[in-house]
Amino acid sequence: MSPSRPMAGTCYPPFRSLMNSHRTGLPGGPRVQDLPEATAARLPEYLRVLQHLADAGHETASSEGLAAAAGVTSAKLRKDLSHLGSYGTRGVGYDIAFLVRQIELVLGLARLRAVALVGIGNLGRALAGYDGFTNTGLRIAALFDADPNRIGEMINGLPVRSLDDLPWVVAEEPISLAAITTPASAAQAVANQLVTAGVTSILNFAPCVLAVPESVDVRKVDLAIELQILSFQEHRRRPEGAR
Amino acid sequence: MSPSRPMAGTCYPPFRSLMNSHRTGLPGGPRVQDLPEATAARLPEYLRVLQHLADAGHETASSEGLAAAAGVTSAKLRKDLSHLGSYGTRGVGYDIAFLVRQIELVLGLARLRAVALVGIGNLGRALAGYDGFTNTGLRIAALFDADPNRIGEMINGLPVRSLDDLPWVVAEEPISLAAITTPASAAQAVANQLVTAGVTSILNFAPCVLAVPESVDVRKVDLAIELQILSFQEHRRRPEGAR
DNA sequence: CGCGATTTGTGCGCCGGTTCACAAACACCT
DNA sequence: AGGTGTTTGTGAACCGGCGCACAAATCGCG
Repeated sequence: MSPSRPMAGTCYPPFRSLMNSHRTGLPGGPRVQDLPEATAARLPEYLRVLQHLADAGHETASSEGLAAAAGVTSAKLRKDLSHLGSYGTRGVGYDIAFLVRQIELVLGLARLRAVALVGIGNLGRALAGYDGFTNTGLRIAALFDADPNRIGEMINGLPVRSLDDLPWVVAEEPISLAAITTPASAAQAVANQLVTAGVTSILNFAPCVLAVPESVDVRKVDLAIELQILSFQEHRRRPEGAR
Repeated sequence: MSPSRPMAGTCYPPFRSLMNSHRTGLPGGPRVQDLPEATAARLPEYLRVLQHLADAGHETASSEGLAAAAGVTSAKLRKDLSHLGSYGTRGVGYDIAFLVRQIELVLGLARLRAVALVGIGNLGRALAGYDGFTNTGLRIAALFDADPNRIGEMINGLPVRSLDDLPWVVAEEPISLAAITTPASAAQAVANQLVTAGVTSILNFAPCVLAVPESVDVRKVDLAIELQILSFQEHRRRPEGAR
């Protein structure tokens, strides 16, 4: 799923349920190890929907309702949730608060996770000030840039730091996630520095392919490419500007 | 130019054209209709790599080299390109300039495509000023916002317009693609307005699920969710904070 | 002109993911 | 307590995409 690397790695290791047998009615913990990739990618969306419903005062929700709100089919949602364990009551639905907790646990968001942001241009500033991180279990914890003129500037209560500070800041927080919002020309060098500093997961917004060690996970978000894909779909359905 | 290859441009190999030459407004062109989804999603990345190589003065490239640069396996790249037709010369590789032209054609980027941007907050500004759109066949053509205070403001040479102007601006350009960078609370209303104005493809940056007619295509980019997915992978590989 | 080196194009088996359809489980009502 | 209606959980078939491996095609060279 990560387009920037041949998805050869990350097969599911065969160490399965050590202590949790297949049907523990109560916590004991979901089996994170053998969760399908596609399911994991949808959990954050479910989480958001569930939190939204919780805020609205609901206590339970059916797979049908949840699926509609999350933009998937009910069967898919049920199978996804079933991978977490048999939470949910037949004839009734799912306990929202409980499910929220479970998904947060699986996603590793039980405790707030610190994120570093490298490259404080337009996009970096937008991300630093992005208000969509509330309730996501994530928090932008440090900003970095290579340009001396930007260093020291305060954005949203955080100072822009020199890249030289990266190692000790990463170690201190500690930080394991980072987002790269530099120009493409700088992205690979920044990635290298992040990796040596100990960051193990990178979200790359720069329009280029990053080379990283096998142990580091990279996801790529490319704004131009997303639009180009849309352009293709458009072109496919309406070959000439028929409208 | 590659020796012994017909000039790129209006000359198309007639091999498969008789099998299904339907629906492409262009004689013998690539069969856009039955192009696998996954392949189409990778074409923009290939396109970028190819343009990069072309700028560097290269004229041909092997599947091995291209694949490495694009972060995929060579077999996958070859199969992807084979869906466009049998361009490429065995024992030699692919003609870069020709391939660029073909992919642009398939993606519908032969002519510059106009994109509308709705919601001129931090993220919207970043996108409006984003320099990664050069050579993508896309151009931000109009900016819209609901806030009267922002209307008239110039960003990157473009004025911020009122949403009321949307219908005639969309019709005039014309515009079929739009990106939504409003808060989640406004996104659905904006989407509705876009659809009625005639926009048929939407890139949604707001953290919510949009409901649109069947005929409209929506892609979603959610910054928080991307990070949450990374968090999961991280959590899976390093269950307890190996921090 | 033929031979070896190189690289494309693709048939095939495999695998993860999606969908369908239904039995099992539970709540509620009488 | 038992019957009824609702909703979950999941087995099984299906589908699309991926990687392997190799034949086919082309080039360069002696």
